[in-house]
Amino acid sequence: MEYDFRAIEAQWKKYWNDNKVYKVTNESDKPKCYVLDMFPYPSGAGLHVGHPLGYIASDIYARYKRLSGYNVLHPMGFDAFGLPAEQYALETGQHPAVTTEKNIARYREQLDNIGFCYDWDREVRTSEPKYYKWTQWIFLQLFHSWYNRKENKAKPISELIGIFETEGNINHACPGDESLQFDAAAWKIYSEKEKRECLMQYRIAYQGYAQVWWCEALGTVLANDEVVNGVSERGSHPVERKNMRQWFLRITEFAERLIDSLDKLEWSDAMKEMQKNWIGKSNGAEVRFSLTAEQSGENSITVFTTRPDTIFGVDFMVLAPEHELVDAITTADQKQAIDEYKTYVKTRSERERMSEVKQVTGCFTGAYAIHPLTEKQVPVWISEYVLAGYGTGAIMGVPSGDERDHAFAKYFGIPITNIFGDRYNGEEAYSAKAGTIENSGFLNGMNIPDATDAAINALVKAGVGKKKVNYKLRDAGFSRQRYWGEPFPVMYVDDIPYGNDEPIIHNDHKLGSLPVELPYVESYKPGPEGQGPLANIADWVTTEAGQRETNTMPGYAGSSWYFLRYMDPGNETEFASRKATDYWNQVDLYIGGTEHAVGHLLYSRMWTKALHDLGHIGFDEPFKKLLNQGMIQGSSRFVYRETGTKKIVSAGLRRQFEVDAVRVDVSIVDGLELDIEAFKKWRPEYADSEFILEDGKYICGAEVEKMSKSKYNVVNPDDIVAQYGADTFRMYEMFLGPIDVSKPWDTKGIEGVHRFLKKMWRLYADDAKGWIVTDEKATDAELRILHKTIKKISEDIGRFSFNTSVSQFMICVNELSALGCHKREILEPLAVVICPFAPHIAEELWQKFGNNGTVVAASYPAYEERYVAENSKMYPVAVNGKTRAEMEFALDADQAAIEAAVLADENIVKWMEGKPLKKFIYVRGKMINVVV
RNA sequence: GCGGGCGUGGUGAAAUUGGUAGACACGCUAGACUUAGGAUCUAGUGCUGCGAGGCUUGGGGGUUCGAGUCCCUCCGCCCGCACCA
Repeated sequence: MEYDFRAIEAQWKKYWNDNKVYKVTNESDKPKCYVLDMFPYPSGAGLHVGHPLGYIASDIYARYKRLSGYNVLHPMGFDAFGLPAEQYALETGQHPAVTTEKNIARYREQLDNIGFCYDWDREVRTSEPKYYKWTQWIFLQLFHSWYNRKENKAKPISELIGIFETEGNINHACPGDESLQFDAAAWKIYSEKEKRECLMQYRIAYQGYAQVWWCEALGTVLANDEVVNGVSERGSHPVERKNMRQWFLRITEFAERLIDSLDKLEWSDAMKEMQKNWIGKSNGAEVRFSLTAEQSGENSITVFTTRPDTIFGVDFMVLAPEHELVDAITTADQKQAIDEYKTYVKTRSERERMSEVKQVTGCFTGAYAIHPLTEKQVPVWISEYVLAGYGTGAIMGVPSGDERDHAFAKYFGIPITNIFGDRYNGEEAYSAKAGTIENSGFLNGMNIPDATDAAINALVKAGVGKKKVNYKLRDAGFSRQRYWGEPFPVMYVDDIPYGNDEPIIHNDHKLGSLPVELPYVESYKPGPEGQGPLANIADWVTTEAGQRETNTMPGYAGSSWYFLRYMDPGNETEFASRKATDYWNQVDLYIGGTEHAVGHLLYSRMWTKALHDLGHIGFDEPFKKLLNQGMIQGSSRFVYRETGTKKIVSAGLRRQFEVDAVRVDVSIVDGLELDIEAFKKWRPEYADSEFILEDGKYICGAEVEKMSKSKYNVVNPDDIVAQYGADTFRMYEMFLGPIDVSKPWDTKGIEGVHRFLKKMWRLYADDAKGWIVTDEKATDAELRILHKTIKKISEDIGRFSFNTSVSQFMICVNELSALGCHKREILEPLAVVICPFAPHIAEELWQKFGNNGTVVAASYPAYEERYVAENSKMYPVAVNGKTRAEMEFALDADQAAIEAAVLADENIVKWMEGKPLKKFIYVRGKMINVVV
């Protein structure tokens, strides 16, 4: 009876599927465990061996938890809306729904091939109306709410209207426009339009204006990554910034909480750090500088600074070239220079600004600002090093304390005020945050924290500044001028946007119900004026109630809450019942790649907080533990062609020729040996190649790089599964190394794991004799091996060290084979222990033991210390730290007895070379060291 | 530049709390069985030396009876952010 993995795996896959073995219920007495994978975008290329790495790890964890008595939710679905499908539709005319469906079917087939324990009855697809109905519903909840900074939570907008009616906005500063102030009387006489516009400035999902990349030639708006080197990626057409009305999510209101609650998450430090950097909190002050009377009128410049303590060191001001005040304050004789500089800045792509070496540029506006404390006049400049999108788009230049300001002042010959005494040497800014402030009026002699407080107090007292926390985080753009995404449940009446669930839309027209289905289109061409394709469908856009919103939602809309839908996927009246979300609660383990470090994870956290604040779910963080899997890199193969000839030279001989390295498909190379016949057929140009061999073989060169189609190094899991089986594939992926580290794929190495499974099979069955398991009593040695393995595997799974688990299985099988063990007492529990890793073979063996039902329902065997406990140990005995002998002692032996025995040992005596004993170190259970 | 991580045989790696460095595999070498081997099994395999032994975890230094592990310093690689005020 051979290990016929093909027959075994096919049989059990069918059994699991037919009997819905992995179906999970929301009703259980068992403790719950939620194990989640980041769901994939189903691309046309299918899965390669790198993709399932995390899925295998989570599957092992889920199966282990299930064997350990948990009710485990382990679902899978598809992030099915997205740009590539739409792009493909534009090129081929095939509807994205059709290609997406096809790609999902292929993904599903590939996933099933690997033997995952997903409950497919819970599958979600973000592009299906029954799913995006609830994405739209959540959008409406965000639209109908505002962020109450006093209570630090999202609240219904109706509450805010009540507040406005009694007290205006006096206690609730407007996040969209800090200068907006009105009282109850003013609110009451606002028109409907004015009221709605005001509320819009508070809503969590709101409309504002933002710049997008507009491409005239393509007639469409482009995503950031579709713009390369300042031109469109497709066709290299010129692009320009265009201001468009867009939807946003007011994630900045959540910034503080998004930082604070990172503390309670079990995420890697790197991941938490990335989130913190992205949010980019900095403490400082906002300071208002008025301008001299001549050219300014009422204008003033507000800056943000993290160093208010350096206020006396201000020698100039810099505005971003895009700053709205630039034109107003520029003097007549500087106007031409400023216009020229602004034109120059427009030609600078972001890429240029990033990659170019530091070079100081800028232009004087002719205007002067008045220092709020000293009344000194300082010149106002513009420069590209000040970014419009950060802080207030304006800075105060403190050359003695900031490197960039210093370079700027030096370059343009602006006199530098020293506020650091000897620590500023005139050559380099003193930017360290240590020592005292000098030459600064009332701040003289203060250390930095004290000076910061004193400066802010003085600015507040003078009415020109305040303490301020600034965030790098921007509100999230939530509009896309695209077809293949969720339509907004929004209509415009008199150009005022209303949610479809509001009475004005809902009452008379029955248009309020969700979902707003994505209409079928014949053409995916963009609409007029940079609008999306939906704008072309006039009779969809225009309804009895109003004009529909023609933007669609971005890719992250559906993925920001999908983990909630899995809990209650069939629910037609709610996004998920409170009962279901209370039961499953947070995701206990979330596995995915680091590419979603900020986007997806930040948005999901925000949506969870908002839904929590509004009372829809009982937790405010979605993912308790996050594990990032490393990438599996490709191992490319090269052949070497002598330049300009048809000679293909083997790697070992290539130095003797002048050669070009050419990538060759890894599927026609065995290890490093090229299949010459297959190579000749691979490309017609190689059919008549001449080969220069070494030892009769053609040896390829190798290099580790990213796995990708263009490098011919993609390995398809289907091929590996066909050749070695899913169990071998699963274990080999884990055996490659730690889950969170990137490592290259090596198809050759899989043989070792495959041999291991065959060797394990031979413990249970013999090729000739068939099933050979006996009921003999196990020996102590056999029980020790088993229990050591039980212990090691559960410890390893607990710390996600799956590679060492696979090693332990190999050690276990090697040792049992050496002992000739074929005993049920050992082998039946072993089949359960390996089930999370190799479920098919485990299932087959379990059934052959005569068990009814599936091994999935078995219990992970209990570890018993008594089988593993030893009462003596072979100690390494060192002299001066170098191991010189091994001696066995009882674990409870006392030091005196050991010392006597060791010092009497002739080998030890020899190494002591007659020197006197200085110290005798004995660490029980570890080692012995004799110091002379 | 800032932040995070990493560096161990020919290769993937192990060493969980400072306690025998290189487990477990791949590859390689030799052998057994075989019509055959890309099956299976046995032995060997960090470097060096005939040997006893010596050396060895990117380089240098330190703490310690003892360091891959802790500290300092330098070098190299990877990831993230980047004229961030």
